[in-house]
Amino acid sequence: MTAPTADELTTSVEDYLKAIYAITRQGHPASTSDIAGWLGLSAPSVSGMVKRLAGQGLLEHRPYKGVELTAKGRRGALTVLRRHRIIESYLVERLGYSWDSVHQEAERLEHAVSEVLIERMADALGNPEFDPHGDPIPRPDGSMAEATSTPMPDIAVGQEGVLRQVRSNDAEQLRFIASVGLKPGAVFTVLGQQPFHGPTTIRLGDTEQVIGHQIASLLWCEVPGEQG
Amino acid sequence: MTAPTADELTTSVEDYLKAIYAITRQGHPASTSDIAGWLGLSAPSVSGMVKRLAGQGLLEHRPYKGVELTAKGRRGALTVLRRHRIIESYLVERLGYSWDSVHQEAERLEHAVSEVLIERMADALGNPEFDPHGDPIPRPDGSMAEATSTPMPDIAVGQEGVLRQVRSNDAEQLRFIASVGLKPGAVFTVLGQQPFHGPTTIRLGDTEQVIGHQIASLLWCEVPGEQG
DNA sequence: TAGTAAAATTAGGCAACCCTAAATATGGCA
DNA sequence: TGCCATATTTAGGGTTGCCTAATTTTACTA
Ligand SMILES: [Mn+2]
Ligand SMILES: [Mn+2]
Ligand SMILES: [Mn+2]
Ligand SMILES: [Mn+2]
Repeated sequence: MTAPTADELTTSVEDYLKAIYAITRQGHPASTSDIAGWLGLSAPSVSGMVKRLAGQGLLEHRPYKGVELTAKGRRGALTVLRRHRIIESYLVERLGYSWDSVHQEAERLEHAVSEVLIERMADALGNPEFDPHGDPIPRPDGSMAEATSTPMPDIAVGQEGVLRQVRSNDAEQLRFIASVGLKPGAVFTVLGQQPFHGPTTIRLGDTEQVIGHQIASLLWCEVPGEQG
Repeated sequence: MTAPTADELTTSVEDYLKAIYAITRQGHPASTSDIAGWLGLSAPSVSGMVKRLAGQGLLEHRPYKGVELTAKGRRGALTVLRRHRIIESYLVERLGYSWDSVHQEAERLEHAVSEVLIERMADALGNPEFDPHGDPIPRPDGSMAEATSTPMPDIAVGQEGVLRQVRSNDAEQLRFIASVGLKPGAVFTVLGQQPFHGPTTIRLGDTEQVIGHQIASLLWCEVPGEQG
Protein backbone atom coordinates (compact mmCIF):
# COMPACT_ATOMS: atom_id res chain seq x y z
CA MET A 1 0.00 0.00 0.00
CA THR A 2 2.87 2.38 -0.53
CA ALA A 3 3.01 4.79 -3.45
CA PRO A 4 2.76 2.90 -6.74
CA THR A 5 5.68 4.75 -8.31
CA ALA A 6 8.56 6.15 -6.27
CA ASP A 7 8.88 8.76 -8.99
CA GLU A 8 11.53 10.82 -7.23
CA LEU A 9 14.44 11.11 -9.62
CA THR A 10 17.95 11.90 -8.43
CA THR A 11 19.94 14.88 -9.69
CA SER A 12 22.06 12.59 -11.85
CA VAL A 13 19.09 10.81 -13.35
CA GLU A 14 17.39 14.10 -14.15
CA ASP A 15 20.49 15.38 -15.91
CA TYR A 16 20.81 12.15 -17.90
CA LEU A 17 17.20 12.42 -19.04
CA LYS A 18 17.67 16.03 -20.12
CA ALA A 19 20.85 15.15 -22.00
CA ILE A 20 19.26 12.22 -23.80
CA TYR A 21 16.22 14.31 -24.62
CA ALA A 22 18.42 17.01 -26.14
CA ILE A 23 20.57 14.57 -28.09
CA THR A 24 17.67 12.57 -29.48
CA ARG A 25 15.95 15.76 -30.66
CA GLN A 26 17.97 15.25 -33.86
CA GLY A 27 15.97 12.12 -34.51
CA HIS A 28 18.66 9.50 -33.92
CA PRO A 29 19.14 7.45 -30.77
CA ALA A 30 21.73 8.78 -28.36
CA SER A 31 25.00 6.90 -28.32
CA THR A 32 26.92 6.18 -25.16
CA SER A 33 29.70 8.52 -26.19
CA ASP A 34 27.24 11.29 -27.13
CA ILE A 35 25.83 11.17 -23.63
CA ALA A 36 29.26 10.90 -22.05
CA GLY A 37 30.47 13.90 -24.03
CA TRP A 38 27.38 15.94 -23.22
CA LEU A 39 27.60 15.29 -19.49
CA GLY A 40 31.37 15.22 -19.19
CA LEU A 41 31.46 11.65 -17.89
CA SER A 42 33.34 8.53 -18.93
CA ALA A 43 31.70 6.08 -21.31
CA PRO A 44 31.61 3.23 -18.77
CA SER A 45 29.81 5.47 -16.29
CA VAL A 46 27.17 6.12 -18.92
CA SER A 47 26.93 2.44 -19.83
CA GLY A 48 26.25 1.63 -16.21
CA MET A 49 23.70 4.36 -15.69
CA VAL A 50 21.93 3.51 -18.93
CA LYS A 51 21.42 0.00 -17.66
CA ARG A 52 19.90 1.29 -14.46
CA LEU A 53 17.64 3.78 -16.23
CA ALA A 54 16.45 1.10 -18.65
CA GLY A 55 15.64 -1.03 -15.63
CA GLN A 56 13.49 1.80 -14.28
CA GLY A 57 11.62 2.02 -17.56
CA LEU A 58 12.92 5.50 -18.34
CA LEU A 59 14.61 4.56 -21.57
CA GLU A 60 15.10 1.78 -24.05
CA HIS A 61 18.58 0.52 -24.67
CA ARG A 62 19.62 -1.43 -27.75
CA PRO A 63 23.15 -2.48 -26.76
CA TYR A 64 25.85 -1.13 -29.06
CA LYS A 65 23.13 0.83 -30.90
CA GLY A 66 21.97 3.54 -28.60
CA VAL A 67 19.30 4.79 -26.30
CA GLU A 68 15.89 6.40 -26.61
CA LEU A 69 13.57 7.75 -23.96
CA THR A 70 10.34 5.97 -23.13
CA ALA A 71 7.20 8.03 -22.64
CA LYS A 72 7.98 7.97 -18.92
CA GLY A 73 11.54 9.14 -19.54
CA ARG A 74 10.40 11.91 -21.83
CA ARG A 75 7.92 13.07 -19.22
CA GLY A 76 10.75 13.26 -16.73
CA ALA A 77 12.95 15.19 -19.13
CA LEU A 78 10.23 17.70 -19.94
CA THR A 79 9.46 18.24 -16.28
CA VAL A 80 13.08 19.11 -15.57
CA LEU A 81 13.28 21.24 -18.68
CA ARG A 82 10.23 23.17 -17.57
CA ARG A 83 11.83 23.77 -14.20
CA HIS A 84 15.10 24.84 -15.79
CA ARG A 85 13.55 27.33 -18.15
CA ILE A 86 11.15 28.84 -15.66
CA ILE A 87 14.01 29.29 -13.23
CA GLU A 88 16.10 30.99 -15.91
CA SER A 89 13.19 33.24 -16.80
CA TYR A 90 12.54 34.15 -13.19
CA LEU A 91 16.16 34.92 -12.41
CA VAL A 92 16.42 37.23 -15.41
CA GLU A 93 13.04 38.91 -14.94
CA ARG A 94 13.01 39.29 -11.19
CA LEU A 95 16.52 39.07 -9.85
CA GLY A 96 18.56 40.95 -12.40
CA TYR A 97 20.49 38.03 -13.84
CA SER A 98 21.95 38.39 -17.31
CA TRP A 99 21.16 35.65 -19.80
CA ASP A 100 24.77 34.51 -19.86
CA SER A 101 24.83 33.79 -16.13
CA VAL A 102 21.53 32.01 -15.47
CA HIS A 103 22.29 28.62 -16.88
CA GLN A 104 24.68 27.42 -14.19
CA GLU A 105 22.36 28.52 -11.44
CA ALA A 106 19.37 26.83 -13.08
CA GLU A 107 21.36 23.64 -13.62
CA ARG A 108 21.48 23.15 -9.84
CA LEU A 109 18.17 24.66 -8.80
CA GLU A 110 16.19 22.56 -11.27
CA HIS A 111 16.77 19.56 -8.98
CA ALA A 112 15.80 21.29 -5.75
CA VAL A 113 12.60 23.23 -6.44
CA SER A 114 9.16 21.85 -5.68
CA GLU A 115 6.37 21.84 -8.21
CA VAL A 116 4.59 24.42 -6.07
CA LEU A 117 7.52 26.81 -6.29
CA ILE A 118 7.87 26.39 -10.04
CA GLU A 119 4.20 27.14 -10.59
CA ARG A 120 4.41 30.18 -8.35
CA MET A 121 7.36 31.51 -10.30
CA ALA A 122 5.57 30.79 -13.56
CA ASP A 123 2.43 32.57 -12.34
CA ALA A 124 4.47 35.54 -11.14
CA LEU A 125 5.85 35.87 -14.67
CA GLY A 126 2.49 35.37 -16.36
CA ASN A 127 3.24 31.84 -17.52
CA PRO A 128 5.77 32.66 -20.20
CA GLU A 129 6.12 30.42 -23.26
CA PHE A 130 9.84 31.08 -23.87
CA ASP A 131 12.89 31.45 -21.68
CA PRO A 132 15.54 34.20 -21.98
CA HIS A 133 17.36 32.29 -24.72
CA GLY A 134 14.17 31.83 -26.69
CA ASP A 135 13.84 28.17 -25.79
CA PRO A 136 10.20 27.09 -25.48
CA ILE A 137 9.11 26.28 -21.94
CA PRO A 138 7.29 22.94 -21.70
CA ARG A 139 3.83 23.33 -20.20
CA PRO A 140 2.85 21.25 -17.19
CA ASP A 141 1.22 18.75 -19.56
CA GLY A 142 4.45 18.38 -21.55
CA SER A 143 3.36 20.25 -24.64
CA MET A 144 5.29 23.27 -25.82
CA ALA A 145 5.22 26.06 -28.38
CA GLU A 146 7.14 24.85 -31.40
CA ALA A 147 8.15 27.70 -33.63
CA THR A 148 9.49 26.91 -37.09
CA SER A 149 12.81 28.63 -37.29
CA THR A 150 15.95 28.57 -39.39
CA PRO A 151 19.61 28.96 -38.53
CA MET A 152 20.83 32.37 -39.64
CA PRO A 153 23.31 31.02 -42.23
CA ASP A 154 20.40 29.38 -44.09
CA ILE A 155 18.50 32.64 -44.61
CA ALA A 156 18.65 34.01 -48.13
CA VAL A 157 20.34 37.34 -48.75
CA GLY A 158 17.88 40.20 -48.74
CA GLN A 159 15.49 38.47 -46.36
CA GLU A 160 14.36 40.07 -43.16
CA GLY A 161 14.38 37.86 -40.06
CA VAL A 162 13.54 37.88 -36.40
CA LEU A 163 15.90 36.21 -33.98
CA ARG A 164 13.89 33.73 -31.96
CA GLN A 165 16.29 31.40 -30.23
CA VAL A 166 19.95 31.43 -29.25
CA ARG A 167 21.12 27.83 -28.96
CA SER A 168 24.05 28.22 -26.62
CA ASN A 169 24.65 27.89 -22.92
CA ASP A 170 28.17 29.21 -23.14
CA ALA A 171 28.53 32.45 -21.20
CA GLU A 172 31.24 33.88 -23.46
CA GLN A 173 29.28 33.18 -26.60
CA LEU A 174 26.16 34.66 -25.06
CA ARG A 175 28.00 37.79 -23.94
CA PHE A 176 29.41 38.23 -27.43
CA ILE A 177 26.01 37.81 -29.04
CA ALA A 178 24.47 40.31 -26.66
CA SER A 179 27.32 42.75 -27.26
CA VAL A 180 26.43 42.82 -30.95
CA GLY A 181 22.90 43.83 -30.03
CA LEU A 182 21.28 40.46 -30.69
CA LYS A 183 18.73 38.85 -28.42
CA PRO A 184 15.45 37.02 -29.02
CA GLY A 185 13.06 39.37 -30.77
CA ALA A 186 15.76 41.34 -32.61
CA VAL A 187 14.79 42.17 -36.20
CA PHE A 188 17.50 42.21 -38.88
CA THR A 189 18.08 41.94 -42.61
CA VAL A 190 20.59 39.60 -44.19
CA LEU A 191 22.99 41.58 -46.37
CA GLY A 192 25.48 38.87 -47.26
CA GLN A 193 26.10 35.20 -46.86
CA GLN A 194 29.51 33.75 -47.68
CA PRO A 195 29.81 30.12 -48.74
CA PHE A 196 32.04 27.47 -47.13
CA HIS A 197 31.01 28.32 -43.58
CA GLY A 198 31.87 31.92 -44.15
CA PRO A 199 30.39 34.79 -42.19
CA THR A 200 26.93 36.29 -42.43
CA THR A 201 26.48 40.06 -42.73
CA ILE A 202 23.31 41.61 -41.35
CA ARG A 203 21.84 45.04 -40.84
CA LEU A 204 20.65 45.47 -37.28
CA GLY A 205 19.13 48.86 -36.49
CA ASP A 206 21.51 51.34 -38.07
CA THR A 207 24.55 49.11 -37.80
CA GLU A 208 26.01 46.43 -39.98
CA GLN A 209 27.35 43.32 -38.29
CA VAL A 210 29.52 40.55 -39.63
CA ILE A 211 28.91 37.31 -37.78
CA GLY A 212 31.09 34.25 -38.08
CA HIS A 213 29.52 30.96 -39.02
CA GLN A 214 30.02 29.30 -35.66
CA ILE A 215 27.99 31.98 -33.92
CA ALA A 216 25.52 32.54 -36.76
CA SER A 217 24.53 28.90 -36.74
CA LEU A 218 23.46 29.21 -33.10
CA LEU A 219 20.97 31.90 -34.05
CA TRP A 220 17.62 30.42 -35.01
CA CYS A 221 15.40 32.89 -36.73
CA GLU A 222 11.93 33.30 -38.07
CA VAL A 223 11.67 34.51 -41.64
CA PRO A 224 8.29 36.15 -42.18
CA GLY A 225 6.36 34.63 -45.05
CA GLU A 226 8.40 31.45 -45.03
CA GLN A 227 6.71 28.24 -43.99
CA GLY A 228 3.74 30.40 -42.91
CA MET B 1 48.38 24.75 -7.35
CA THR B 2 44.73 23.85 -6.99
CA ALA B 3 42.43 25.61 -4.57
CA PRO B 4 43.78 25.33 -1.03
CA THR B 5 40.43 24.25 0.41
CA ALA B 6 37.85 22.29 -1.59
CA ASP B 7 35.27 24.02 0.58
CA GLU B 8 32.26 22.56 -1.22
CA LEU B 9 30.12 20.85 1.38
CA THR B 10 27.60 18.18 0.47
CA THR B 11 23.92 18.46 1.31
CA SER B 12 24.34 15.93 4.12
CA VAL B 13 27.33 17.70 5.59
CA GLU B 14 25.53 21.04 5.52
CA ASP B 15 22.54 19.57 7.33
CA TYR B 16 24.79 17.97 9.96
CA LEU B 17 26.51 21.30 10.59
CA LYS B 18 23.19 23.10 10.98
CA ALA B 19 21.91 20.42 13.35
CA ILE B 20 25.03 20.50 15.50
CA TYR B 21 24.96 24.28 15.53
CA ALA B 22 21.36 24.27 16.72
CA ILE B 23 21.94 21.62 19.38
CA THR B 24 25.09 23.18 20.79
CA ARG B 25 23.35 26.58 21.10
CA GLN B 26 22.31 25.33 24.55
CA GLY B 27 25.96 25.37 25.57
CA HIS B 28 26.58 21.63 25.83
CA PRO B 29 28.31 19.48 23.22
CA ALA B 30 25.98 17.59 20.91
CA SER B 31 25.67 13.89 21.64
CA THR B 32 25.46 11.28 18.91
CA SER B 33 21.87 10.50 19.79
CA ASP B 34 20.92 14.20 19.88
CA ILE B 35 22.16 14.55 16.33
CA ALA B 36 20.57 11.30 15.22
CA GLY B 37 17.24 12.36 16.70
CA TRP B 38 17.43 15.82 15.14
CA LEU B 39 18.18 14.51 11.67
CA GLY B 40 16.11 11.34 11.83
CA LEU B 41 19.10 9.05 11.29
CA SER B 42 20.47 6.04 13.13
CA ALA B 43 23.17 6.52 15.73
CA PRO B 44 25.78 4.50 13.79
CA SER B 45 25.26 6.69 10.74
CA VAL B 46 25.98 9.72 12.88
CA SER B 47 29.03 8.11 14.46
CA GLY B 48 30.46 7.48 11.03
CA MET B 49 29.71 10.93 9.67
CA VAL B 50 31.09 12.59 12.80
CA LYS B 51 34.37 10.83 12.22
CA ARG B 52 34.50 12.12 8.65
CA LEU B 53 33.60 15.67 9.65
CA ALA B 54 36.23 15.67 12.38
CA GLY B 55 38.72 14.56 9.75
CA GLN B 56 37.75 17.56 7.65
CA GLY B 57 38.32 19.87 10.58
CA LEU B 58 34.68 20.88 10.80
CA LEU B 59 34.16 19.67 14.34
CA GLU B 60 35.90 18.28 17.36
CA HIS B 61 34.88 14.90 18.61
CA ARG B 62 35.59 13.61 22.09
CA PRO B 63 34.55 9.96 21.74
CA TYR B 64 31.66 8.98 24.00
CA LYS B 65 31.45 12.63 25.13
CA GLY B 66 30.12 14.61 22.22
CA VAL B 67 30.83 16.96 19.43
CA GLU B 68 31.44 20.68 19.02
CA LEU B 69 31.91 22.75 15.90
CA THR B 70 35.28 24.23 15.08
CA ALA B 71 35.45 27.80 13.82
CA LYS B 72 35.41 26.37 10.31
CA GLY B 73 32.38 24.22 11.07
CA ARG B 74 30.54 27.14 12.64
CA ARG B 75 31.27 29.25 9.60
CA GLY B 76 29.74 26.52 7.43
CA ALA B 77 26.67 26.27 9.64
CA LEU B 78 26.11 30.02 9.61
CA THR B 79 26.47 30.18 5.85
CA VAL B 80 23.76 27.55 5.39
CA LEU B 81 21.60 29.20 8.01
CA ARG B 82 21.88 32.51 6.19
CA ARG B 83 20.82 30.82 2.97
CA HIS B 84 17.93 29.06 4.65
CA ARG B 85 16.54 32.16 6.28
CA ILE B 86 16.93 34.42 3.27
CA ILE B 87 15.19 31.84 1.14
CA GLU B 88 12.33 31.63 3.62
CA SER B 89 12.07 35.41 3.71
CA TYR B 90 12.09 35.68 -0.08
CA LEU B 91 9.47 32.99 -0.59
CA VAL B 92 7.13 34.66 1.89
CA GLU B 93 7.74 38.22 0.71
CA ARG B 94 7.86 37.67 -3.02
CA LEU B 95 6.16 34.43 -3.91
CA GLY B 96 3.20 34.33 -1.58
CA TYR B 97 4.30 31.48 0.63
CA SER B 98 2.82 31.21 4.10
CA TRP B 99 5.23 30.89 6.99
CA ASP B 100 4.09 27.35 7.70
CA SER B 101 5.04 26.10 4.24
CA VAL B 102 8.44 27.68 3.59
CA HIS B 103 10.62 25.52 5.76
CA GLN B 104 10.53 22.34 3.65
CA GLU B 105 11.25 24.26 0.47
CA ALA B 106 14.15 26.11 2.09
CA GLU B 107 15.54 22.88 3.50
CA ARG B 108 16.30 21.72 -0.06
CA LEU B 109 17.07 25.03 -1.75
CA GLU B 110 19.64 26.01 0.87
CA HIS B 111 21.98 23.42 -0.68
CA ALA B 112 21.50 24.49 -4.29
CA VAL B 113 21.67 28.28 -4.36
CA SER B 114 24.84 30.17 -5.19
CA GLU B 115 26.16 32.96 -3.04
CA VAL B 116 25.32 35.37 -5.85
CA LEU B 117 21.68 34.33 -5.81
CA ILE B 118 21.41 34.60 -2.05
CA GLU B 119 22.85 38.09 -2.06
CA ARG B 120 20.48 39.13 -4.85
CA MET B 121 17.51 37.85 -2.90
CA ALA B 122 18.77 39.58 0.23
CA ASP B 123 19.24 42.85 -1.68
CA ALA B 124 15.79 42.57 -3.23
CA LEU B 125 14.36 42.34 0.29
CA GLY B 126 16.49 45.17 1.67
CA ASN B 127 18.83 42.89 3.59
CA PRO B 128 16.43 41.83 6.32
CA GLU B 129 17.72 40.96 9.78
CA PHE B 130 15.01 38.43 10.65
CA ASP B 131 13.18 35.68 8.79
CA PRO B 132 9.40 35.10 8.79
CA HIS B 133 9.63 33.16 12.06
CA GLY B 134 11.61 35.92 13.71
CA ASP B 135 14.88 34.00 13.55
CA PRO B 136 17.86 36.29 13.07
CA ILE B 137 19.53 36.00 9.68
CA PRO B 138 23.31 35.62 9.92
CA ARG B 139 25.12 38.34 8.01
CA PRO B 140 27.71 37.39 5.40
CA ASP B 141 30.42 37.83 8.03
CA GLY B 142 28.67 35.42 10.38
CA SER B 143 27.44 37.99 12.90
CA MET B 144 23.75 38.30 13.67
CA ALA B 145 21.24 40.40 15.57
CA GLU B 146 20.84 38.81 18.97
CA ALA B 147 17.68 40.04 20.66
CA THR B 148 17.18 39.29 24.34
CA SER B 149 13.87 37.53 24.53
CA THR B 150 11.89 35.40 26.94
CA PRO B 151 9.55 32.45 26.43
CA MET B 152 5.97 33.57 26.94
CA PRO B 153 5.36 31.37 30.02
CA ASP B 154 8.16 33.22 31.84
CA ILE B 155 6.57 36.66 31.45
CA ALA B 156 4.99 38.04 34.61
CA VAL B 157 1.23 38.63 34.72
CA GLY B 158 0.35 42.19 33.80
CA GLN B 159 3.39 42.66 31.59
CA GLU B 160 3.10 43.78 28.02
CA GLY B 161 5.20 41.88 25.49
CA VAL B 162 6.07 41.77 21.81
CA LEU B 163 6.31 38.44 20.08
CA ARG B 164 9.70 38.29 18.42
CA GLN B 165 10.39 34.69 17.48
CA VAL B 166 8.38 31.53 16.94
CA ARG B 167 10.65 28.57 17.54
CA SER B 168 8.90 25.93 15.50
CA ASN B 169 9.22 24.49 12.05
CA ASP B 170 6.10 22.39 12.39
CA ALA B 171 3.47 23.44 9.86
CA GLU B 172 0.51 22.49 12.06
CA GLN B 173 1.87 24.37 15.04
CA LEU B 174 2.62 27.39 12.88
CA ARG B 175 -0.84 27.38 11.34
CA PHE B 176 -2.39 27.22 14.79
CA ILE B 177 -0.27 30.08 16.07
CA ALA B 178 -1.16 32.20 13.05
CA SER B 179 -4.85 31.35 13.45
CA VAL B 180 -4.79 32.89 16.93
CA GLY B 181 -3.46 36.11 15.43
CA LEU B 182 0.11 35.72 16.60
CA LYS B 183 3.13 36.41 14.45
CA PRO B 184 6.42 38.20 15.05
CA GLY B 185 5.72 41.81 15.98
CA ALA B 186 2.39 41.09 17.68
CA VAL B 187 1.88 43.08 20.88
CA PHE B 188 0.02 41.49 23.78
CA THR B 189 -0.51 41.67 27.52
CA VAL B 190 -0.23 38.69 29.82
CA LEU B 191 -3.44 38.29 31.78
CA GLY B 192 -2.80 34.98 33.48
CA GLN B 193 -0.14 32.40 33.94
CA GLN B 194 -1.01 29.01 35.42
CA PRO B 195 1.64 26.99 37.25
CA PHE B 196 2.67 23.40 36.52
CA HIS B 197 2.97 23.94 32.79
CA GLY B 198 -0.52 25.32 32.63
CA PRO B 199 -1.78 27.70 29.97
CA THR B 200 -1.03 31.39 29.52
CA THR B 201 -3.84 33.86 28.97
CA ILE B 202 -3.13 36.98 26.95
CA ARG B 203 -5.01 39.95 25.57
CA LEU B 204 -4.28 40.39 21.90
CA GLY B 205 -6.07 43.31 20.25
CA ASP B 206 -9.62 43.07 21.53
CA THR B 207 -9.55 39.33 22.08
CA GLU B 208 -8.43 37.14 24.93
CA GLN B 209 -6.50 33.99 24.06
CA VAL B 210 -5.66 31.00 26.20
CA ILE B 211 -2.49 29.34 25.01
CA GLY B 212 -1.28 25.94 26.16
CA HIS B 213 2.18 25.62 27.61
CA GLN B 214 3.61 23.59 24.73
CA ILE B 215 2.78 26.34 22.25
CA ALA B 216 3.45 29.25 24.61
CA SER B 217 6.98 28.03 25.26
CA LEU B 218 7.73 28.31 21.54
CA LEU B 219 6.88 32.00 21.61
CA TRP B 220 9.92 34.11 22.47
CA CYS B 221 9.00 37.63 23.37
CA GLU B 222 10.51 40.96 24.22
CA VAL B 223 9.30 42.58 27.41
CA PRO B 224 9.84 46.34 27.20
CA GLY B 225 11.86 47.70 30.06
CA GLU B 226 13.25 44.31 30.99
CA GLN B 227 16.95 43.68 30.49
CA GLY B 228 17.09 47.09 28.71
C1' DT C 1 36.23 -11.62 -46.57
C1' DA C 2 39.83 -10.80 -43.11
C1' DG C 3 41.79 -7.23 -40.33
C1' DT C 4 41.51 -3.43 -37.51
C1' DA C 5 40.26 1.00 -35.20
C1' DA C 6 36.66 2.92 -32.68
C1' DA C 7 32.81 2.36 -29.73
C1' DA C 8 30.67 -0.03 -26.12
C1' DT C 9 30.52 -3.04 -22.45
C1' DT C 10 32.33 -5.69 -18.53
C1' DA C 11 35.43 -6.11 -14.57
C1' DG C 12 37.05 -4.27 -10.60
C1' DG C 13 37.43 -0.26 -7.38
C1' DC C 14 36.38 3.74 -4.57
C1' DA C 15 33.90 7.45 -1.86
C1' DA C 16 29.75 9.14 0.27
C1' DC C 17 25.89 7.85 3.18
C1' DC C 18 22.77 5.17 4.91
C1' DC C 19 21.25 0.74 7.63
C1' DT C 20 21.04 -3.38 11.31
C1' DA C 21 23.44 -6.33 14.53
C1' DA C 22 27.18 -6.93 17.63
C1' DA C 23 30.57 -5.28 20.75
C1' DT C 24 32.15 -1.92 24.05
C1' DA C 25 32.44 2.08 27.08
C1' DT C 26 30.20 5.02 30.60
C1' DG C 27 27.93 6.63 34.54
C1' DG C 28 24.77 5.89 38.09
C1' DC C 29 23.02 2.96 41.62
C1' DA C 30 22.78 -0.91 44.76
C1' DT D 1 33.00 -1.04 44.59
C1' DG D 2 30.82 -3.80 41.18
C1' DC D 3 26.86 -4.34 38.12
C1' DC D 4 23.88 -2.89 34.59
C1' DA D 5 21.14 -0.07 31.50
C1' DT D 6 22.08 3.10 28.09
C1' DA D 7 24.85 5.48 24.85
C1' DT D 8 28.29 4.90 21.57
C1' DT D 9 31.15 2.76 18.49
C1' DT D 10 32.59 -1.05 15.44
C1' DA D 11 31.50 -4.63 12.05
C1' DG D 12 29.48 -5.75 8.05
C1' DG D 13 26.34 -4.64 4.16
C1' DG D 14 23.72 -2.09 0.49
C1' DT D 15 22.92 1.62 -3.11
C1' DT D 16 24.23 5.36 -6.08
C1' DG D 17 27.33 7.06 -9.13
C1' DC D 18 31.73 7.85 -10.62
C1' DC D 19 36.55 6.07 -12.37
C1' DT D 20 40.43 3.22 -15.11
C1' DA D 21 41.78 -0.99 -17.38
C1' DA D 22 40.50 -4.91 -19.97
C1' DT D 23 37.51 -7.12 -23.11
C1' DT D 24 34.18 -7.49 -26.67
C1' DT D 25 31.44 -5.95 -30.52
C1' DT D 26 30.78 -3.37 -34.64
C1' DA D 27 31.58 -1.35 -38.84
C1' DC D 28 34.66 0.08 -42.19
C1' DT D 29 38.49 -0.80 -45.22
C1' DA D 30 41.77 -3.21 -47.75
MN1 LIG E 1 19.88 26.77 -19.61
MN1 LIG F 1 21.07 19.98 -13.67
MN1 LIG G 1 13.20 27.04 8.51
MN1 LIG H 1 18.68 21.13 4.29
